[in-house]
Amino acid sequence: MTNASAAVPGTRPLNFDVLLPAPPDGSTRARLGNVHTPHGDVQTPIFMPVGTNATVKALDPDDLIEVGAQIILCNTYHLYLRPGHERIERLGGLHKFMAWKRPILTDSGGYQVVSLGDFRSVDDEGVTFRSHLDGSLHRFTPEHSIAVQESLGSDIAVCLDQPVPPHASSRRDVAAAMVRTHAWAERCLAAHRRPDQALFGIIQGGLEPDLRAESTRVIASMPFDGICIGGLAGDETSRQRREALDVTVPLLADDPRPRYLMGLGSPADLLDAVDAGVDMFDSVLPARVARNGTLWVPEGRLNLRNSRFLDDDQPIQEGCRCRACRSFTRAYLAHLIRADELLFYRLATCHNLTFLLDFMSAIRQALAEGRFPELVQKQSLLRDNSAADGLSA
RNA sequence: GGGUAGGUUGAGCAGGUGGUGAGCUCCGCUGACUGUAGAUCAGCCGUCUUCGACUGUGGGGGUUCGAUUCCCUCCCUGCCCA
Repeated sequence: MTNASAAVPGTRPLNFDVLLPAPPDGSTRARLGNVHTPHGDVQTPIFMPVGTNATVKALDPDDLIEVGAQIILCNTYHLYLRPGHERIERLGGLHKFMAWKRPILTDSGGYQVVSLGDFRSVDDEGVTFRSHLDGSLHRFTPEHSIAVQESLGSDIAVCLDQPVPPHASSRRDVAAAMVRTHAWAERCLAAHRRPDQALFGIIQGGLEPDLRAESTRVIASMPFDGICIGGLAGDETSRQRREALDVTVPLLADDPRPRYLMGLGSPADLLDAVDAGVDMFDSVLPARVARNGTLWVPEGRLNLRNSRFLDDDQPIQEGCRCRACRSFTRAYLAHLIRADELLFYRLATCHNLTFLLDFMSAIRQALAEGRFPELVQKQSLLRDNSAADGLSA
């Protein structure tokens, strides 16, 4: 049960080794793993920074390597619109285009089904949407999404799905979106050609336990290389999210494939989801909040826009290895953000990504040493005492 | 010295030629952000007992039921002329 390469022999572009399965005592479902991709290995649990437009905003590939990124996510919808997937293919594929040599996972464009709001409509065939750039009309079908992702040449593609915001949706809508997602999953599998690219299926089902379970069984029954857990990281509470995960993961207990919770990004959320048995994550959160002035530290968060930092000559976080903390003070960063200086975005993004990736690294270390449950306990105490969401490990 | 245009809440403005000027943009303060239409957005930004009330249009005086507006005077600023 620990080796997907045995379960899916030879032909797949991606193998997942469970290096250390969840302990049988049930203290946690967290596990340690290793994803092999054409562009290198990824140790799980892992967080993937998001590089929507073939760039993690404000960083270059050297910065990304320095912060410890092993794999990044790029966005099919955005790259299809601009500069165009055919162009990227002509120019040698996404890795070459953006000079990133490590693995890339592409999103399918499914998320834009919800995030684009008024600009789209969904039917059984696919999604029709208006470009946020020029208002032009476009259509994504499952087949088309796969074709675009194959052009881009990512290591891991994901199925087109229909997420729904948990709280804004009736059970009926959730069920309909789930059924559609399942049908699209079949079509994505059938359309997928590229032998050097993995394909992940996506579970939906909202917060309804029976629908979640049904979706898990359906998606898990298909020969995907990995299982995405979709439709979370939205407006649900952390308790509701955990309940959804506790429905999903046990049904995958004997499944050797990686589990990827789409869209989750705060340290506390990741810790809880790892505990629930999730292997992979992505989110814009660390980079976005950084650009907007919020920096994560072990004690919680700092809003660098606050005037109290103007004379603070400490680094953001004592002992942090990131380039912001190595060289600069809080006062300097507080100055940069007020002056609208571009360097702020790079330094702030470096810090938050370093913080989160080091946090994940500490989680893996704790797992390897059998101290993960203690880590969860310690952090939940810390959280109760300080309402902190920047956690250290 | 003469002429002229002005003086509005930290800054810059709008408006207002007899009947409730707290309106905008900066700056400032605080918060939000989770498969990126986000280097973005929201709230606050004269005072107070804040679902409301009060104060405020350079100073002083006058006319008037009522003045930011009309009159007188002084101060300050820009420009032009001496």
